[in-house]
Amino acid sequence: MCETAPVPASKKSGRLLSGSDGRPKRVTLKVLADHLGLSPATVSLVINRASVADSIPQATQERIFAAAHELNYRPSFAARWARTARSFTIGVLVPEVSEGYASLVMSGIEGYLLREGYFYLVASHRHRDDLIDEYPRMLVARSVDGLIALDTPWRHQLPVPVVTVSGHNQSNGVTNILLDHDRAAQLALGHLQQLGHERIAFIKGQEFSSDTAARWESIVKVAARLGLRVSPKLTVQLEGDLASPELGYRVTNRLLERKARFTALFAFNDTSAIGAIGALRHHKLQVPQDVSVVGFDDIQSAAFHSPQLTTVRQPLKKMGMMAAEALLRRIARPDDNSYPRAIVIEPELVVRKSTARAAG
Amino acid sequence: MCETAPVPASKKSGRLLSGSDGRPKRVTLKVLADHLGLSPATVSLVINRASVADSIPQATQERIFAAAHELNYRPSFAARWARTARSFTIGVLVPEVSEGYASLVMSGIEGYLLREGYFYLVASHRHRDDLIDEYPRMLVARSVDGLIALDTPWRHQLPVPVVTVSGHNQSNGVTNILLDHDRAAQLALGHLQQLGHERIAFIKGQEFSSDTAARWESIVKVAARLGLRVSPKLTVQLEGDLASPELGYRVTNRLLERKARFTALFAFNDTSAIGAIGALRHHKLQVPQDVSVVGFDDIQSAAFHSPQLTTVRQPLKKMGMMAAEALLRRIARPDDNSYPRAIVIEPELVVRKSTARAAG
DNA sequence: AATCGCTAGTAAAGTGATTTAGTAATCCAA
DNA sequence: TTGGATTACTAAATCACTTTACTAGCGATT
Repeated sequence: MCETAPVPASKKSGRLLSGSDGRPKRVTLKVLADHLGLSPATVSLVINRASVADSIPQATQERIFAAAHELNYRPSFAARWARTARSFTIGVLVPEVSEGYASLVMSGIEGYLLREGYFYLVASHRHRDDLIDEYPRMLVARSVDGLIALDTPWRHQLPVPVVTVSGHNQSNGVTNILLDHDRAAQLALGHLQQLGHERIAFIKGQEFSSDTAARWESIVKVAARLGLRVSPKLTVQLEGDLASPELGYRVTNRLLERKARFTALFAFNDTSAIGAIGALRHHKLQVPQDVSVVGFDDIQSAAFHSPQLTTVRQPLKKMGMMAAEALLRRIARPDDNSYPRAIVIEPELVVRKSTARAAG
Repeated sequence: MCETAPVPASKKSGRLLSGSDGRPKRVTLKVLADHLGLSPATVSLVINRASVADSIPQATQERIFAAAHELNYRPSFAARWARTARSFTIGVLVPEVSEGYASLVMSGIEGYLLREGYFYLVASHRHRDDLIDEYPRMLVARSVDGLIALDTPWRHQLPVPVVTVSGHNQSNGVTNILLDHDRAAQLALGHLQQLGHERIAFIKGQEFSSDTAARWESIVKVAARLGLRVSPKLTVQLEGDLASPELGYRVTNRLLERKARFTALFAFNDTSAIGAIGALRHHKLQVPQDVSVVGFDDIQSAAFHSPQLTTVRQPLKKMGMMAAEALLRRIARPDDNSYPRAIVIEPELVVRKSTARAAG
């Protein structure tokens, strides 16, 4: 018989079981305090390493930490927020959780956040105006400490710090992370000009994409400086909010139907560049022999497309990281009004196989 | 002069301003109740449409809703959780966010969740064992109502419902969403056999990927049934946790160095298939004339790669949706133990241009 | 002996909700 | 006229924690 056999430690203390159903019951601060014969206040102070707890002897502190560990005590974030209004959670607003742009930036955001003990909530608005209005409010209602918005027009005033990536706006209280579009245009157009291209076609971004206008202005400006023509006949614009090469395919077909000749194409992003190459090929045009194509972003598939895509690299992961860093810095000093309004990032030209010397 | 111009409505009533600093002050239940001359209890009951509130006259209810709207009242989630232990938030654990696979499933999860008023926290473990252990606990500490894990081995017992996608495990309390791998193997191998292929090479998934084992077993089983040889000399395995075609490129090079002849290649996923095509091309082998290649997943780039990729489609978005649906159903009935342990999804063969009749 | 300062804590008030139990007022039927 | 039911609410407890203010006890100093 085993009547005196000790109850296994794991059953006795690894978890407190609620009387009947055997489901694990939360170990709360009170439970822990009772277990220790101390008050919840003392335990809370020690666990949060409050300076008031300096006077509590090492021995007791160790006893508390040991018990917390033994009972597997996890403070309830919800309860903590109720008092402190700090949730260690931020909101991330994206157009959509796609393969390319958004997920790379998110990956950068995440890397930084998790290291700092933050988590993030995601919401994607699919360019719907009502959702762009509603989600930030809902996220604030969930007491996020701050917000990062990707490629989203911003017209809100929120009671928390906001960082936008490629936001292009002058709202109050917003830090903008953006690419140096002049430099980007210079890199791409300079490269094409060096290869002898003079008739260059352009795919503009969708109207709703917040980068579209700035990028286009830079292109027009830089083209003028370089003495290159930007012809409306050689310009098309993406339409539709699908994040698929299909969009680039469609507009390039439309471009080709116009019968205007061009030897190079500068696309709004890699995804549309890939679609464009499909359309060119469909019209029996070889890339890069007949037409050189330059993409934008440098998403993963760019390097492995065939031909490998020459593209203007946006350091998307880094931009995500910097967004997270800027946001946390602002959260840490809510009353410091000297935060940067804009952080500009340098693009980089990645020359691969989709561009070549202009024919004839 | 505009001295008498009315204050815009949004400034007057959209927000209560705290006396001095002008920053918006939260509208709490108490503020709202004071404004209405009612008790917080009444307002809370009406707003939550509790059945106790049936006795409260329509007129009052409307007055409450009108005021809530006018003052832009948003209940504090944090405070609500302290009482109810329901956060309307779930956790999503992924290997990494930047990948085609994860972002498609997440997109499906999100579509369903947001419609139901849930948000989700994301954490990516990058296959690190310590993080696979730690993140679920941290998410639970943040009082998520449930957890979805993608492509992650699961060994936990959590106090909340868990749904895994491609998890392959028998843990208690877990609902598995998984693909019918037998059918997938049948589709791919049947297709290749019909095209006259007999010597087929295989790229297995990484050791850590939870789909690897199940998929391989199915391939071996189905190949036997079809009378196809699965030769170790024609089998390679992905290594490294990079989600890039690079991995497929490397192992295919190694495969080609072995000098064993094959006319078709079945890759573990589209990403590695794209890398494999790069390697084949590098060895002057044409796809599909010399070697047919079949991918897996049908990520977006599959359709726009050149040649367009023949692949076994996993309906990833749908799998994400079903995961979310299954999870919310379990959250709604925490004591119902009859939830499904597994939900099997049918794959689909998408024939494009990377497969062709075997060369003589 | 009175005061001071230190130690090792604790009591209690918040945080913004939810929820149960209760109550005052009115109405209706026996 | 009394009792019960209904109506329209409210008081107060509760959730799990944080944080400020306070105290009891004790040795040391003046």
